[in-house]
Amino acid sequence: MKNIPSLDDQAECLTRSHTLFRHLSDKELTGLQNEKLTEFHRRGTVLYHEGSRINGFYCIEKGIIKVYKTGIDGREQIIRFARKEDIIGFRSILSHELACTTAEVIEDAVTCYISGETLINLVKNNGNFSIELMQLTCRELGEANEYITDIAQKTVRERLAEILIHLTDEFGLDDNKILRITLTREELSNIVGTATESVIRLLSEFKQDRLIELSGRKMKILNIPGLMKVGNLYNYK
Amino acid sequence: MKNIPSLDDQAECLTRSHTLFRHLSDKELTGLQNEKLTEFHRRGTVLYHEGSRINGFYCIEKGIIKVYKTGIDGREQIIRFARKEDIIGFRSILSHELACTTAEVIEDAVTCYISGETLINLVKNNGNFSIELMQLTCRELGEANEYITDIAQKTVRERLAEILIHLTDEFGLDDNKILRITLTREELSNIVGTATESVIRLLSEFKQDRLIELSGRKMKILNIPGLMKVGNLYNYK
DNA sequence: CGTGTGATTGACGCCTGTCAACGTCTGTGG
DNA sequence: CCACAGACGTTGACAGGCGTCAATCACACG
Repeated sequence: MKNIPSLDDQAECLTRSHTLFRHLSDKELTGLQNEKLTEFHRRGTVLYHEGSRINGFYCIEKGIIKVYKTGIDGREQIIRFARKEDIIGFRSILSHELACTTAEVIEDAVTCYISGETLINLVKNNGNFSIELMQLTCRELGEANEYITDIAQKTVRERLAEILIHLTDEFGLDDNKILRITLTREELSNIVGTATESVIRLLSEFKQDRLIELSGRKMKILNIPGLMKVGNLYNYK
Repeated sequence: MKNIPSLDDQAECLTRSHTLFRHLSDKELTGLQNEKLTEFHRRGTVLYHEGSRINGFYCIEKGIIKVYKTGIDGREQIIRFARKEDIIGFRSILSHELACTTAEVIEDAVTCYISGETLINLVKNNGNFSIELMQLTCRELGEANEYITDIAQKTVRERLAEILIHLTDEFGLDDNKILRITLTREELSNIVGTATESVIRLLSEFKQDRLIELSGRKMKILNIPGLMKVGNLYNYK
């Protein structure tokens, strides 16, 4: 959790190559560079808890963060994952609300932290930055609406197939077609919104149907069009 | 659909009493007043369709609009309702995407239309407006996340009870405790994400349990705490 | 080697979606 | 004024998807 000096220099996230920051002036950019607090977080670390006050936002430099809400009986509902170049925590700052989600590291991560005050100043003073951030937020909102529709209308089987496709898109496959994100069965069930046992049963059905291959938590994606068919994703991308 | 001059003068939505516009300068405000196109829309009118390009946004002056996505088999999923002072359509403008929802009038409405260009100029040039709009968007995003969790984790029965509570909060009850929004059974099912028949059955169970009373589409809310209990809404408001 | 977490499998039953039939109400046209 | 169509609401029957509970296995770690 402590600030490691050498990390600050390596961190590349707050530069113009990042869409969000491309319209910043030199001054604004160096301001961010000087202010930023680069941290390394091990798997399992919680960046912030649902219900807590957040005073800044995180830009992910490396690793994977899962963002979830806690629902009935403490059951977690994963809302999204954040990875390189994604930013998290800004929502609560801008809406002046407490954090509505918990952010937990699931793959060792490096993040840059910037204060909320700085963010608000940027929004107020740099119109183009404002537009970029607004775009980001609006896209997220569009995705959330999409997700609502899917979850409300699709069966668990369809949703699971869809999630596998989304994960493939977002994190990609390695040379052996193995998904570049590792999730427990329980985490998968907390994305889909179902019981762990159901995920296990459906995954082995997918395996029987030669759509995927399993070896522990490693998942090999064999047949993307097949999965899309199961997930009812006809006009996707 | 045509512009009725007298309406323009009555319309009050683009004023400083509206939170979103409270930081506008006199000049910006009169600009909006001059530009705005006030329209009356009868029930059933569609303001814009999913997948179409939107060139401006609507501020609702009066009436109710349902905002929905079209999912599997053309089944509609209602995302939210917009009423007095709500604005719709700005998301697509800011994210430079096609409309991801359809907006349909379900109670005769009066709206003010403002071009997207004007909106973007305001965001770019007025930092405080920018912040207000960002807050709005971020709140919506927070609500969407909430909704995702509910829909993924709750049973249809719980969700229906919850929706009734939400509708009560948003639209209120008249002197006879009758909900101030009228929906068909099918529309209710399209919010909850279930079959029409299920809604009908659950509603009559709620009626038997003295939680509500029904007479056609009019719904009397008898026992709010009871509904909250059914909907698992312990720490709500 | 004991302990704990995660994965798997089976049994069981309820919630909920689907299909079908029928009732109700409203508006339209002859 | 009546017949009819069409949209909406209601009820019943039925099957199956999926959640829950319980037992067992696999694996990592101190």
